[in-house]
Amino acid sequence: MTRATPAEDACTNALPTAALGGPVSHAVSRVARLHRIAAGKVLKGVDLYPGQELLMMHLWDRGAVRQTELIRALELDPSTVTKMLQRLEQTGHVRRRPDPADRRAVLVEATDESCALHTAVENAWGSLEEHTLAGLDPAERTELVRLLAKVEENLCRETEDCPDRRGAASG
Amino acid sequence: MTRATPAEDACTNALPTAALGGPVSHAVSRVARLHRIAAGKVLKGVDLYPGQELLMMHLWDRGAVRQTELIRALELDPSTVTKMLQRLEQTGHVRRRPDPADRRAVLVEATDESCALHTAVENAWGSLEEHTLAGLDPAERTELVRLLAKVEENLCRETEDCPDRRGAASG
DNA sequence: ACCCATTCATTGGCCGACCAAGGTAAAGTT
DNA sequence: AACTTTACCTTGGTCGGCCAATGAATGGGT
Repeated sequence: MTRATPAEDACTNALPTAALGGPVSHAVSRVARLHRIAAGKVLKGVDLYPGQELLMMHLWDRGAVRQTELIRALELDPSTVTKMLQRLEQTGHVRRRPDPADRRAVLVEATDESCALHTAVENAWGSLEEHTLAGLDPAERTELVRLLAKVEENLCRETEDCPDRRGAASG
Repeated sequence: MTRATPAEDACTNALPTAALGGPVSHAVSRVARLHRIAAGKVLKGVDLYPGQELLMMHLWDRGAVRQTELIRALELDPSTVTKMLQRLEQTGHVRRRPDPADRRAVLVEATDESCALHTAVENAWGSLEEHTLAGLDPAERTELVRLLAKVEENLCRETEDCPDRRGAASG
């Protein structure tokens, strides 16, 4: 009866093999899922689905950009971005127009109405962050960020999904 | 030139607002996504999609169970599990039969062929975990697990998605 | 000028995951 | 026994994500 991690204990008090064989992997999945749900709730008030807010934030930051830049910034699949934009366009958050300088490219920008959400979204993210980190003191927060960055580095490396990795890693 | 976190620096060397307003939230999304991709690659060899392996592991652990137990153990939406099982059934990893003791319930179990994958999947998870944690010393790993558990607790609490939360939390 | 490789974006198909709504069967109430 | 609530699962729809394949325009090489 080691009463190990609280989360598993709550359910069946028998740790799934998954948790034994890969505690961090397991934790990452679970945290990500819960975080996504929490984000969904917070974003419901601003008529956005989780994931879309990052795209909008980038637009609010940088104005009219072409899709490629969004793909690179968000590190998503092109098709994902296309579909997100189609939906965001339909909900009126985004406008697309052909790039006059390059006839195969498309320029994307946030609509004026969407800019009204800007503050709300940032507040939402702020409270989400605070909620996520409740009970962690500053040192713990810093450490968590540092460790997550390291993990991201690891996953990024072999995944080879980060296109432009010049060895800037250091402690 | 502060050369802050390596990951952002690689892309545009301008931190998105999202990273400023919620560094951990941002990191969690990114790590989760990369982790999922990595899992997908590792699982490709065993004919499973990321997410399915957890379900299978539970089945291998516990034998024939009813769907409700899977839902509780994996903490997923019922409909999600239903659809996963339909696909797993079609690919021959899983078998379903009505529960004789309860005519609305269904018993699920892993097929014999799927059991051949058992070891492969655990190895896959092991290597995924190792890949994720490469370069972190034991103390860092422990700390990461601890912090993630704390975050999970936080997110779990308000999300109220963990059904059976008796306060078993402690260091 | 021509051809070929690259880049930009889209489509279609798939999976995990959610919610909402529905149908059936088992428990609980009166 | 009849009624109501609860539990179990399914269906249909939506979104974020991926991959593979496609079409259109740009750009480099010869």
